[in-house]
Amino acid sequence: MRVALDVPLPGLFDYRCEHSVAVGTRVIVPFGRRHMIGVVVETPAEPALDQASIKAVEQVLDDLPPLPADWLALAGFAAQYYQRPLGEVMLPALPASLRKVSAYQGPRSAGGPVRRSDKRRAAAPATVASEPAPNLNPQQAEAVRAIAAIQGHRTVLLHGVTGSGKTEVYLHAAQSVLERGGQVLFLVPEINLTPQLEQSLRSRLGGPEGPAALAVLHSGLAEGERLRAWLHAQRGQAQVLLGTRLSIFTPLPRLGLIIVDEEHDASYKQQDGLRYSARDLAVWLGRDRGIPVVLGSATPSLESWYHAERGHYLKLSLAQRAREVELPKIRLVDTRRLALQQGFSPQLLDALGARLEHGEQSLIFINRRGYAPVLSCSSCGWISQCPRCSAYTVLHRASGRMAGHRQRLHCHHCGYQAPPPAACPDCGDQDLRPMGRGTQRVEEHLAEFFPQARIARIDADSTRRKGSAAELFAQVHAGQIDILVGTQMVAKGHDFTNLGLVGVLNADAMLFAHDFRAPERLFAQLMQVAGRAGRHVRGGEVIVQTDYPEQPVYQALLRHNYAGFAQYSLAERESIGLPPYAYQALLTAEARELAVALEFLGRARKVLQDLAADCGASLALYDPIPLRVVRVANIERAQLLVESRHRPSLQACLALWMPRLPEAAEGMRVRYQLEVDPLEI
DNA sequence: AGCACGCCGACT
DNA sequence: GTCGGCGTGCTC
Repeated sequence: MRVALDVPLPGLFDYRCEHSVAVGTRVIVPFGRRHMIGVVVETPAEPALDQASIKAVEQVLDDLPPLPADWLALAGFAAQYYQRPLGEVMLPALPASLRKVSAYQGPRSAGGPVRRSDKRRAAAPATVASEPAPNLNPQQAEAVRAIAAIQGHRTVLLHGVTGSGKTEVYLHAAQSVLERGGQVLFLVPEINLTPQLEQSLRSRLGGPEGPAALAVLHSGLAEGERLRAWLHAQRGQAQVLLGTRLSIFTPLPRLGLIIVDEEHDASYKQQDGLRYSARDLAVWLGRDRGIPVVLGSATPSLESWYHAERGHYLKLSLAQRAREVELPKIRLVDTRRLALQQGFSPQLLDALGARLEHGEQSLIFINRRGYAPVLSCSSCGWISQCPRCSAYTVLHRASGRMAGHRQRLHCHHCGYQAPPPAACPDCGDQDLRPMGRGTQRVEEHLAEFFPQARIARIDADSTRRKGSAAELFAQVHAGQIDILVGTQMVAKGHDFTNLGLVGVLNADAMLFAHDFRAPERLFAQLMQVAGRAGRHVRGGEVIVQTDYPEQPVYQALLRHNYAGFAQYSLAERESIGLPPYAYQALLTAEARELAVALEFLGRARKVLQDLAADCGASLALYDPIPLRVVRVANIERAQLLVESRHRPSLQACLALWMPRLPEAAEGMRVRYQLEVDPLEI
């Protein structure tokens, strides 16, 4: 039999076994000096290897029924598409206790916890108050009808502005699948940000026999909880599986609908190991299972918008806000000729003052944590730098009650920390100054401008302690905070009922990121953060400070015009041949010295060039280039971008290329990884 | 990736 | 004398 194992080696491994074993069965096999759990994926009559080097299976695991064929097909597709060994897809997709020999405790272990949890779960629904379903507006009703009318597979792009009631459409679509006995897979970017959604699913879905059984799956769960949810779903007991990207790999025997909320969100892309996009796999899975897939967003990815415009996806729009509150008014403040006070325009300060007077809350959004992005010498221009990375260190004010105003330099790339020097290491001058502003410094300035205001800061630093994010958000919701300062953490999900004003500082920094998706991400992020304003308060307002108000992204934002922005951006992408008009793959190399990484990529490029010529595929191969932050923790990195207008050609070439990379790395101390459909280049 | 083997420096 | 540094080689 041929077994998939979680090792970074291409291909499968042959083993002997006395009795016949079904494909999809887990087995314990000897591998080198180790014992590993693998998945049987083929049972060919003849092994591909000579008999002598084949070992026997040690144990056939029968604690679970074999993994189903459709699950194996999804894993197989992902392995092929993302160019990784099958075992590296299949095994990490299973809960640890199902893939680790050390955790395996015999056939009863997997059965026990679920029965216990069923008892607990059976009692839970009584405590959940049933919410009445609000009436659908005509657009919502039309969307629900259109989704219900789908026979077999169709991907739907549900484009709905913030507050237009996409969730209501999801709930109706899910309910009708549940009534036919199907299961629903509901993907969200981050589970912690959607307690309200979980609450709605629990209280609203179900029938006369009671609420629908809901399983929740995300990486923050303890192993036992994760196993329980996975088994619940795999046995068909859970009717709804709500989870983050990893949930896409859960077997769901009666899957009838997949919903991907906030489909544009980068969290759907795994950034290490198997670099899959759960959204893209959801579309593939929907097609494979012959069921509808609903992608929802206020700011769809340009890829999804493109497919919808071309008619590949069914486009459904929710243009009006469900509740009778108008969209927030967006103002661009041109900061080029303004005298700013500590980075604040007079317009923003006035607006903050006015909201304070009215007892309304405000949010200052700045996507930069810490006190100041750099510490600099005022006489010679020295700038604080990480000794291990090609990056500046960020000045932080130490946290904790006893820390006072002590400051430290932090590297955001490698975690290096050091106290700031007393004098400039280059010229000895003692006048070292923080340059620029991060959330901590903004918080400090706001306290000076508005001494009477209650100010809170929410960023990765202030929420490091487990549960502190929830605490801070609870204070905001309880009205104990007047001004909230935060990074993108505050942009997602939260429905602030008394928030009237959003101020955006330093938005331009996101435009300068020289990634071609920067404007798209900026637009999505600003729309999202703008959506926090005036959800319940009348006269909601957003003030964006910028040096480039004429930029198309800001002009589109001003008019809440996603469609216009998408049309403009797609035309631009088409004219220069970027995704979605081209398909990309990125080979990244790491070595002690940049020259080694570049040399490897140069050789790899040559190999690919020859391969493409041989099979007549037209690929665009760029020159290997150092990453923008070339050195991180003393490792230097470079990348090679490969592009094609024709996805199958790219796929075919990558499959031929991968096995030839070891020869390109011959004699070099270099590590490399390939990313298909990279989000950042 | 693990986990071996293997061949050179500083310790009881 | 050996404890241990990490180079390199293999795993059905």
